[in-house]
Amino acid sequence: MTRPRSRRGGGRPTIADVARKAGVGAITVSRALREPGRVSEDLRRQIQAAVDELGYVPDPNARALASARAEVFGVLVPSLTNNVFAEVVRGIYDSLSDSPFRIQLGNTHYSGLEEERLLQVFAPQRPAALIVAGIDQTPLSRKLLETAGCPVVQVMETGPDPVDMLVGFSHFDGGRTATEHLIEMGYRRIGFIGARMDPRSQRRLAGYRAAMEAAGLFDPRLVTTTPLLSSVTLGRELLRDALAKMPSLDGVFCNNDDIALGVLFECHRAAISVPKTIGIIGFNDLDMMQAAFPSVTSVRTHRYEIGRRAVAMALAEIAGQRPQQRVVDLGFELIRRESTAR
Amino acid sequence: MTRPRSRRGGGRPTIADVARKAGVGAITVSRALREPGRVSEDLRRQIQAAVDELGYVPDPNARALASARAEVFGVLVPSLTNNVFAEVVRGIYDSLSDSPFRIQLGNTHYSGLEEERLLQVFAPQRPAALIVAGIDQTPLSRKLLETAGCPVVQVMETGPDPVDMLVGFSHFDGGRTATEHLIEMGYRRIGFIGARMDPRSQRRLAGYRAAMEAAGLFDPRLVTTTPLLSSVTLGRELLRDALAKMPSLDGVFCNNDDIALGVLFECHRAAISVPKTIGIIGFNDLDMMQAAFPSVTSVRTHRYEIGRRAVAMALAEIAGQRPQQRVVDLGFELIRRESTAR
DNA sequence: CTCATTTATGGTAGCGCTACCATCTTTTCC
DNA sequence: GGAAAAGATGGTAGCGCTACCATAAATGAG
Repeated sequence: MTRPRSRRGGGRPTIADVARKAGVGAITVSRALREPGRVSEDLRRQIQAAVDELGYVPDPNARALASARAEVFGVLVPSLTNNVFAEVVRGIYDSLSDSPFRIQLGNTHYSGLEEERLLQVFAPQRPAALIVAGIDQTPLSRKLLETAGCPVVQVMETGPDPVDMLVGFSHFDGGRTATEHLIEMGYRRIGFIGARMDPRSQRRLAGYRAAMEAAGLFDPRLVTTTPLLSSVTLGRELLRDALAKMPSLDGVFCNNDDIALGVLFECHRAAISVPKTIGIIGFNDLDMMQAAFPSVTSVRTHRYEIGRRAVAMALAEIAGQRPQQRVVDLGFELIRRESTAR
Repeated sequence: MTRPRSRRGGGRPTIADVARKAGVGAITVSRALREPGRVSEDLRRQIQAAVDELGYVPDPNARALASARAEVFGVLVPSLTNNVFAEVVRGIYDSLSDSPFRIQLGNTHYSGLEEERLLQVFAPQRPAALIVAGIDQTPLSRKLLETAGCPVVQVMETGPDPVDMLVGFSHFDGGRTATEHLIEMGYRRIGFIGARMDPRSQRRLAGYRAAMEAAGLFDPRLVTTTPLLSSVTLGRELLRDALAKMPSLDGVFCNNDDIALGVLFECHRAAISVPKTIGIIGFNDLDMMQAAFPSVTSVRTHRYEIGRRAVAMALAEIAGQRPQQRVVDLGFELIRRESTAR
């Protein structure tokens, strides 16, 4: 009378359909798909044929419910448009494209509160791994990460106390290296220009300050920042501000390459010679720094590789390979170009 | 003896725990959370108290399995680093951040095959809606979209035959408008420079060609393209190629702003005066076009708004509001700047 | 005041899959 | 050659939730 079967499902084949067609039990189909080694050659072939014929695709929701573990990587980044994070995310996607894992991407908008909210959304899904940008989680976020019951990789930075694993580099050292390069090239009144001073920017600024103080060159009026989101246009404005405060400025460490490009354009417009009158160094080494005229010195960071490594580490841990390196410092590379070649 | 309860789950509270604590049936809790209007004020308060006290969060996997519909928007874009799509994606994320919907983002790498593969991964999840870039799906992709059983929004372009809904603008018209602007400003030997000629780029090229032919100016040697991925560096190289083929070039319609920036830098380096000797127009109007020196004319497109509209249309359809506008042309805007002001 | 209709709540039965345990077969070892 | 160990397969019982239907209570109609 009643038709209890297929009451709701849209008629897609289920594991039971495959089992019936292949003449085996449902659980054997499940195993053949997930642990082929545990099913005999014969049955495996039979099952594969049934799968192909029916066009069977496992329902990830049912899978997640039954196994209490979703095949999902949760990824939290502060921005989707910032090229730096986009590269990390691309590395993550590329590394996972051949795996059964999906990606759940969250945009925290540089907000700790938003990060907490997103973690509370992600955690109930029981993700296979979590990848988060930065090491400055709020206490609640940290607790959520610690109790998530899955591998956690913090990316973009190094730090003393990872939740679980860590892939990144030292922003402090990056800032110091950039500043030391300007000093070495003979610049003296070197400004720092930055927008949206997130924790990583703060550490680059600290590196700048350390280098300047070590050389006896630091002056707080050399530092120009704004809470606004970074952009090329903003770089132009900030250089104007910096010059207004300190007309004798002869070098600029830009917190990122967008700002650096804006600074370069403002120099063009004001007929300030680069690198003669002002030296410019950026951060991240986006493609355009090499193409710019004059080409712009920058600190190259390995964003794509950070994404790849984070995934590799998480996958290793999922596979049960525990005794690996838990903190990876990918470093950075000073790329010397025309904009600082005095 | 045996403890059948909580055999696997990590001890997180379930809807049954909330129901017990609130002294109601599980189904009433479910209703109170999803359709508060159908539960009496009293019970609703009681249930909310129990939810808060236990810290209950519904399991999205169980929900998806039971209701045969996941609260997920599937989003397919050709690139994660291209600023244009990043903006669309940002619009989508921002529009959905206050809704219960999650986002499943896929990167097709401009490949129709990869798009098919991703749709086959997405479809079994029974997403609440699908948003895909472009209108040039393969027959299989189109069939997958049509049979997905959820609202589908194609974005970035307009076209005659949407799968379901459409938000975008005419790339042909954009290309024609850009080219006509150059002609109007007195340029005659106007080149087209483009990388990675995806279908949208092809249509912009077609618009360029139409404008040039209408003015009796078209010459195939004016067109320079490459299958490589677009970048600023590539823009420089392509201008060199274009000038080698056609030294009398006096204007360039760049297929996008990255290329335009590279062309501008190459002009600087080769001491070619912009806009006097060569006029430059880009496409998309990224922030840096306004900041560049000279500032670069571009065709502004409304990427963020496209993302927002796509979500709004999908949500309206999910809410059952059918008789809406199914095709939305958001147009574009010519932004005249110094690089074409001869 | 009775009967039909609406509203509020609950019980039952799955959604499609996998963990756990049982069973049966094959291999290994003394 | 027989017992023990290892390997292959299947049955059962949920995972946590919601669709469906049933029931009880409140409301409206005649």
